[in-house]
Amino acid sequence: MRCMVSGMLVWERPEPPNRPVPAPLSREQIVRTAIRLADADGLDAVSLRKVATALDVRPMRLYGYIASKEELLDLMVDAVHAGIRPVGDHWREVLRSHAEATRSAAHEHEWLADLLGGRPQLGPEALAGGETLVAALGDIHVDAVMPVVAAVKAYVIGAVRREIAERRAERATGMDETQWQRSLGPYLERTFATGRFPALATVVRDAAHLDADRTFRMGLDFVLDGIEAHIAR
Amino acid sequence: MRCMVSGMLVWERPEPPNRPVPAPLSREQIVRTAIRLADADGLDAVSLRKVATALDVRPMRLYGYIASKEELLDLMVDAVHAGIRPVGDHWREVLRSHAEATRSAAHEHEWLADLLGGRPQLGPEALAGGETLVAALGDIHVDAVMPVVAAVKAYVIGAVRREIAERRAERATGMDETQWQRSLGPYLERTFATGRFPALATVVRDAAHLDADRTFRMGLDFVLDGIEAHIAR
DNA sequence: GTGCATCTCGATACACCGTACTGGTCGATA
DNA sequence: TATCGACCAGTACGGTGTATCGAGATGCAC
Repeated sequence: MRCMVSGMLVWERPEPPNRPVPAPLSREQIVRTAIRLADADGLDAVSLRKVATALDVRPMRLYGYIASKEELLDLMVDAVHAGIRPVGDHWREVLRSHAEATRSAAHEHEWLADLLGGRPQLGPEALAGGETLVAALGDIHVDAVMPVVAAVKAYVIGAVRREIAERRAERATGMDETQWQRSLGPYLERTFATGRFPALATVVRDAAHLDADRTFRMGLDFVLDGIEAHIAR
Repeated sequence: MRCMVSGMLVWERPEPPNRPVPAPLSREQIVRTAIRLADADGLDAVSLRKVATALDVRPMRLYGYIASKEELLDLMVDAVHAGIRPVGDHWREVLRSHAEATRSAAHEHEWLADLLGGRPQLGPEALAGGETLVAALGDIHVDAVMPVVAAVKAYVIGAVRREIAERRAERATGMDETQWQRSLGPYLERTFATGRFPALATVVRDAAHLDADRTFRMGLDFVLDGIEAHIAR
């Protein structure tokens, strides 16, 4: 009566398909796959099932390497941080380069905008980036270092989120800037036509429109100038 | 043969349960309910089913008022914007008050941090806030108004997200600051003990730790000071 | 007034999600 | 070799957003 599975005797049961070497797996492989999926189709395309399928593995297998989906997202973010290494000598150079590198990463991995600032970044790569940053801020009074770093990071997170959000909205309505203007334009046009937002309407219509690059750098300059003033004081 | 439903004759069919006046509904009611749920148990507690249940209505009924869940979230954010009205005379006052009001709103509705910056805010309340803001920036050159507003908003979004994220992390590990220190402390302690992040370790150990309020205001001052310098130039 | 076409609306159903549970398998130990 | 224990992963559960489509209501032509 032993050796029975679901009522079939050994004789009728097919051999286990020669035990295909259980696909070797690693956290790094899982994370890389998840990032690939997210890059291709956004964060919504990252589900444990899809990642598992892409790795030719059953979903529950992943729980040997991560405890929850949230952990996977944390790992993805930290993996991207590996590519964000500020460079430069002067504190201002370093902070600016960190900001630009973060923005570039978000351009390459738009899903990063959804995750940035969502959870504290304590992974090794993020900490390493922070180390580089802090190390380059030796000139600054020790009590001011964290607030300065926090301010720059906060600005970058918000600016990148806004930029990516706008980019997506453009893409969603039509595809290029022409379509965007045709689709959002009319809405704002109608809204402004109500006369309820005169100041806003004036600025939107009359002011020069900076592109995303210039807008980002201008805001960043505000922050850095403010920091510089504080340091000099 | 008329008046038949699923093969039952009139006699066997129970009367329709005296047609309870279909619960009156409105977008505002739906949004208010969703906000109540989110306030109580976070954004995850907001599902169309739960909102519908709370309103004693079937889920699909909601689609008469909104086209998708995303629209509901947009409406929630805009509803909160109704409470964010900057005040003051000088441009600096106004920007600061907008920043503080946004932060307060996020303290009252933590889920706001998850949504801020995630999509362009074009709802009437958000636009009204923008109008007030822009109107108060008359002193500033028209071409600089949008970049200035964008910079402040970007900083606020990032700072609030970081703050709420940290607050949640604290709450998740134990409950109060004591627990937090016991739980994260050891992790950072061990990590720093590796000697891989000397500068970071020094700053974290030696620097004065600002509370959330001071950190937020300090960063905000950087931004505003930078803007002031730009205007004066 | 009556029969029919039309429209509206919401219940049902689908495809998918994260992950708790637990049965089965396998390795180590006595 | 027999038994026990640990561990792995398949099954299954309770949930999600929303497409579909049939039933009921409504308005209209005669």
